[in-house]
Parts: sequence; structure tokens; C-alpha cells
Amino acid sequence: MAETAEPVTEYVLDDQVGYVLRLASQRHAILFQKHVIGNLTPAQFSTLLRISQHGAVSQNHLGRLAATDVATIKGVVDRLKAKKLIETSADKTDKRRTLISLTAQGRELIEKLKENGRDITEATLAPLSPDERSTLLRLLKKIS
Amino acid sequence: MAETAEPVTEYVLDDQVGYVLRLASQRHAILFQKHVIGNLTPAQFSTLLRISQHGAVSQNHLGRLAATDVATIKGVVDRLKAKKLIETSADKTDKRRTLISLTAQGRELIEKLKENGRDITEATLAPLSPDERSTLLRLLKKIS
DNA sequence: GCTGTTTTGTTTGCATACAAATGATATGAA
DNA sequence: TTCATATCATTTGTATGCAAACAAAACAGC
Repeated sequence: MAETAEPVTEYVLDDQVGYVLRLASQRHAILFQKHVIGNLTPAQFSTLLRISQHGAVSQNHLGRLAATDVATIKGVVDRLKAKKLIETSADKTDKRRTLISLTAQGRELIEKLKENGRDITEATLAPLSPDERSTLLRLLKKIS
Repeated sequence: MAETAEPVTEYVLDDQVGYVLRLASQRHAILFQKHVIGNLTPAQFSTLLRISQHGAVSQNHLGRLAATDVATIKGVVDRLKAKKLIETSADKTDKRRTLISLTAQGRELIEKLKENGRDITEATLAPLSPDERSTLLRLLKKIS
């Protein structure tokens, strides 16, 4: 009953949380792209919603709100600006800052985006029961 | 009791599965980078393990095994080759194919990587009980 | 054998994502 | 006030990740 070195348990890549997180994210990305309006990316979508929630924000602050790196948020902001969904203005009290806010067009889009986001979440969670959905959310938040 | 349009439920970005998947992936990526040996990325790590499991494979097949796009797997293979962990040879029966296999150095690394991978998974899942861990894995696979 | 279709590998373009470094500006403490 | 420190925005470099298009080779059906 002793003797042999117990093989801890075989290492199965498909059972590692990082790998499965990647697979789930991949499927969600496909569904997102399929359903999203305006050719927005997930990063652009989240960023728009954060501005809508928070009002005018600096770029760095916006990055923190949307869990996006400073180097990455710049590109996102540039592209949203090119799409005329956001606009920038100088912060009078702090010359380092650029205030970012929604354009009229951006504000108009927000409600549609929320509806859109619900559809995307629904499609992603379709294989799960209501209980499983809340459990998944709870556990994902716990490891975040 | 009727009259007003029921607000479906407010749209809370932090409760959308896509956003939370991204947050969980971010934390995992940080832990991965902190613990991994040889400066491997998650993609490089998975790819090495797949070659180890499967033996010599073509590049496209390897991409499918590791859930990595053909355009992406090329870069991963290039970098693993530059690190001298894998090597390529011509497929005699199919001139289109390049067979990819581990080098001696790559084979040597595999067992350490499995140990390493267990540590990374453990760190990522640390906030969860054993039951919660298997539930999370099960639900993630279900939406993949 | 021919031919239409697939598969394989490559390249380009776009969009995250993060580390690290830099310059400009703010701010707090000496 | 001045100086060390912190914050803001930007830039560079590296690595995924996917769409689209391409040439070469293989294959399936006739």
C-alpha cells in the first residue's frame, strides 16, 4: 500500500483552469462578435459603458474603470474617437489630463448597447440553468 | 401594478459573464507569469504540452490541438523554435507539412512544466474550496 | 488523367494586452 | 519655495488572437 511514488494525478491540460478560461473566453468572443452592433470590440463596449456610468473621465482613470492597461486604453480611446462615439476636452484644473466624454451619437448608442449586451450574455450562458449562471458568476468573481 | 415599463434589471457591466471572464483571465495571467519557468507564455506552455502528448504533429494540427488560430500558432512555433524547445522536419509523405517535435531540451522541460502548471492552477484556484473548484471547471467547460 | 475542392503554411492588417521608459505636470513635505 | 514623489499621457517592444487572402500540394470524383 506504500512503496510506489503516488502519481499525484496526471496533468491534463484540458482540466487546468487557465486553459478552460481561454476556451470559454474564445467562445464568448465569437458570440460577442456575432451579435454586437456597430462592430464594437469587447474592450470598446466596456469602455463606452464605463464612460456612460461615470461621466467625463481622464484616460488613465477610464483605463482603471474598464480594467484596461494604460497603453491599451489609448488605442481603444483613439478608435472610439475615430468612430465619433466619444470626444475629448482639456481639463482646466490639470493640464496633464484629457477629459473623455460621450458624443451625442455615443449617448444615443448606450441604451441599445445595454440591450445588446444582455443578448450576448444570454447567448454565452445559454447552456446553463439560472442556478448555474449565478454560481459561475460568483466563482469567477471569487478568483478575480 | 402595471403601467410603468418594468426595468428588466439594470445592466451592470461587472455582472456580465464576458467582463468577469476577462477579469478572471487577467488575474490568472498575472499568476502565470509570476510562477512560470523559462519565461513561457500560456500559449507556449499549452503548445509544448500538446506536442508532448501527441508526438510529432503538423503546424495546423498543432494549432487545433492547442485551440490556437493558424496565424497565431505560427508565431508561437517560431518563438518555441527560437528557444530551442522544439524542432521541425519535413513530412516525407506530404510536402505541405512540417512536422514539429520536442528537442531533447524540450522533453527535459516537460515534467517540470507539469509540476509548474499544477502550482499555477493551485494559485489561481486558491480562493475556492475543492467543491467550488470542480464546479467552476464543470461550468466553464459547459459554456466552451 | 483532369478538375474542383481541401488542406497546409504564410502573410498582412487590425485589435487587444502588458512591461518599461519618458516627458510634462501636480502635489506634498521640508 | 524647492525638491522628491506621484500621476498622466505617450511611445516602443513583445505576444496573442482572429479575419482574409494567397500559393503549393493533396485529394476526391469523374
